[in-house]
Amino acid sequence: MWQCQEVTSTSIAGAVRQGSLRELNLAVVLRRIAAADRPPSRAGIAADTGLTRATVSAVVDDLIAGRLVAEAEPEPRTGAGRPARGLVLASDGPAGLGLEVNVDYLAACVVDLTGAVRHHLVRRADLRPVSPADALARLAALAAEARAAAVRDGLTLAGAALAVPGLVGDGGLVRLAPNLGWRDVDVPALLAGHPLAEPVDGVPPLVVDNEANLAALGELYAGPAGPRSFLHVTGEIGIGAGIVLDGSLYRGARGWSGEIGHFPVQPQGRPCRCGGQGCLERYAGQEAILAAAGLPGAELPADTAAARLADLAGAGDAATLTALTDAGAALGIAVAGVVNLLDLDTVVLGGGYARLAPWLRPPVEAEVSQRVLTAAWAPVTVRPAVLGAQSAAVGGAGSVVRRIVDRPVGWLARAA
Amino acid sequence: MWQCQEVTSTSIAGAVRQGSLRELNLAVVLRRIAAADRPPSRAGIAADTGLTRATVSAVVDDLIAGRLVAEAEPEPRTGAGRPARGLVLASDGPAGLGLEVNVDYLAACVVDLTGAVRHHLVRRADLRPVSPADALARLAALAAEARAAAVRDGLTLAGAALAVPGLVGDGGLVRLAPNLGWRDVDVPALLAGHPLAEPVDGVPPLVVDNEANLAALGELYAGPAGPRSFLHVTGEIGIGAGIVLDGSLYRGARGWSGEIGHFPVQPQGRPCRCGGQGCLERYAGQEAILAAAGLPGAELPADTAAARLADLAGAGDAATLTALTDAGAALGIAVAGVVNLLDLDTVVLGGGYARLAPWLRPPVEAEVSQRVLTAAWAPVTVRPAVLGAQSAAVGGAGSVVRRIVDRPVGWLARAA
DNA sequence: CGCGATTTGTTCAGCGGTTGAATTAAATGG
DNA sequence: CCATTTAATTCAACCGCTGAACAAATCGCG
Repeated sequence: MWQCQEVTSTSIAGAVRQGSLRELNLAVVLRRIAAADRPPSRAGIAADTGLTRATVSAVVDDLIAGRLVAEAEPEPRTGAGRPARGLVLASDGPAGLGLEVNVDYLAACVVDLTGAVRHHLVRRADLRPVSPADALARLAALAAEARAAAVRDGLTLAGAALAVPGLVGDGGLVRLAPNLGWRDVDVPALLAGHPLAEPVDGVPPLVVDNEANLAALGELYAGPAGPRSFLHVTGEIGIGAGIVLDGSLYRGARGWSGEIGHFPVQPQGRPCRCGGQGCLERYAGQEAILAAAGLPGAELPADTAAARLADLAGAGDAATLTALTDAGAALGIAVAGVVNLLDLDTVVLGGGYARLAPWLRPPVEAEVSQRVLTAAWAPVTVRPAVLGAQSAAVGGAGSVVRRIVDRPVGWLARAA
Repeated sequence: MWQCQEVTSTSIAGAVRQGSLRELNLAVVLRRIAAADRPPSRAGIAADTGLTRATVSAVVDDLIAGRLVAEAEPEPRTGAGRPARGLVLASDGPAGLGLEVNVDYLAACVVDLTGAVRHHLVRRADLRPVSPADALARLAALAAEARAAAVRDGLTLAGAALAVPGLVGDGGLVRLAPNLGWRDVDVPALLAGHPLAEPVDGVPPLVVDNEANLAALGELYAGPAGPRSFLHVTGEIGIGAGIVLDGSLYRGARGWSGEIGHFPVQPQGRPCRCGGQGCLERYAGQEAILAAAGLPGAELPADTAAARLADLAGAGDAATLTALTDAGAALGIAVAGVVNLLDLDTVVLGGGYARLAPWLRPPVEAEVSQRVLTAAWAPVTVRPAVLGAQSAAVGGAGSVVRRIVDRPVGWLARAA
């Protein structure tokens, strides 16, 4: 007994024309190679997918010609027969550029097709007093540096993604980034003239997205392949969440999903700047934690705050430990509500929370196990982000190369 | 609900074979016909999809031969040229059977391909004292009755979906339906021998799903076509939610999404049977509303309770009005949290709430507009379910025919 | 009423891409 | 060294889309 409720996303999109066949199979084979944990052979892919070996060979030829796939060393033998030639994603083909503007740093990183972070540049600076135009100019300089490094490696940048801590609208317009002090900042316009903003074949090379979204994607790509569902909570001054459902990021009806910072953890509690009361942000946001720990946190940049709290907690400071436990409990209430609603099996603590996970995790887990209905027979994992606090830039770069893996024909057409 | 690996793998890893081309285009054309508001012509479909008129004609021939599509009367012409022959979904082909077991009634309905409810049978009875085996036997009798009525109409039942108010696990196992008093009820086993449980071509004719999920699907199918995202809240003794994201139901990592009843609206509030505190159910569940209204509601069946409350509220009973306002406020807190998280533009009040919507809506909207960050520039609609309280059975039947529209090859292969 | 214009739907040769079997390649084992 | 086994390629066949030509049906205009 089984059921198939949903539709394949490919067929929703539109008609399947003659040429779509090869287009789709290029993606199928490339995804297979990307998802495999060991370099698969053509024959293995054929057996797995149901395609014939002839077709797989033809498709792989195209992929190799387009520098998306390379042949690896033959695997250690297992039995008789001609040895398979392993296929791996090319590490000298297209790469993605990930950028991030945050309160206290700029970052740029280069990720190749295999998902390896080839370069990672960070410039620490307090960007709150800096104008958006100025901040973006500095970012462009950093991006140029990263691009040069990529080119030296023989890589071709296929696009870039910029993470910002705020709400992003259509066309790369940053509607509101409260902690940066940005409002209605038109990123492409401010970058005009820079290569980042010059369309290639009509495809804009830069996409702007919410930091929490890209960080969640980073965790998705860093983990095992396959559809997974999890919540990635980014704890900074505000609290954002990236929601990955069945292996893809859920952005919401208008692209503004993930506003977990205003989850009501204490409905008649402290008033919040959003107009509501008792929002999570007022209990587990950075300012709230610093205040509870007795730290004059007003001037601490975001990342430093987490480091400072971690140091104090590690040293056994009672006020800090209490503050973190309370924050974790508030976070746990919100997380439990989300898990009940979405039936997730994993919650990732990212951003500043990644560093504070040792102290936040127990209270979060306590609330979850108490409040989540199905927790008894379906455990929920709470863990820190594997990419740590800087996963947004990596995730952004990953999203660029992921797009190529998902639709290689776009890259092949450009390369030809 | 259990996982559907077949479909996710079709879009993620499924190879596109030679025959898949026709398979996919059958679905594309059929969906186009289903989604159109006026009977489209072959030429129109070709223009819309990008397929050739020749291809569309060939595909349509297959669909007509399989009794999925019929030719309608030519539309009144407006210009020159040969008049188009309009295509509509067949109303005498396959149909879906929707079943529901609830606390105080059994229901069965037949929905044809066009989405029309052709038959709808309801048997009111308090099923709490009845054993699961007995209840399912009565349901099977009702199903047989509905099937006979469908056959008299020349319809062929292509499958059935059963809605239950509880958590459903793999293989149609009802793990827990608290208000029915069911625990680990193996529905297919108890229906053994009945035609409902006999597989046809290896496809089980019956799927079991959560009531709230199917009700949400009913609302999805009843509304305009196209991807939409909304939350469908079913208010009974417990409170469930069906989550539709981008036009498809989200079931969660294990199929247990939608447990909004235990959303913490008052974290230090009333203890709940789930072990948590201050859960929504304790403030906006039927029992809580009845108690607040001063009604000895213990013996009232679910549907009657909503009717009773609506009558009292309509008559201006002060205690009832206060109870509904308070319940609406609690519900609004939860809904606001969900909308913040998922960025939904619509919230549907279903189940018992559908009838109480006139009184629940204002407080819900008040909380939403106060607590939802983006409410200012992106309004959230709160409205009652168009299908009313019985949308689960209709939604279940709709899901059966929808599956055929989404993958017509399955039906065509069986019909041939 | 007749004829061209116009749009719909069908027919048919052509072709891209998959298919399946045969063939070649490369290694193991007796 | 040769049979066996597995991997990858080659090639004729075939399926289903494509594009253009053709037939069908109606309107507009004289």
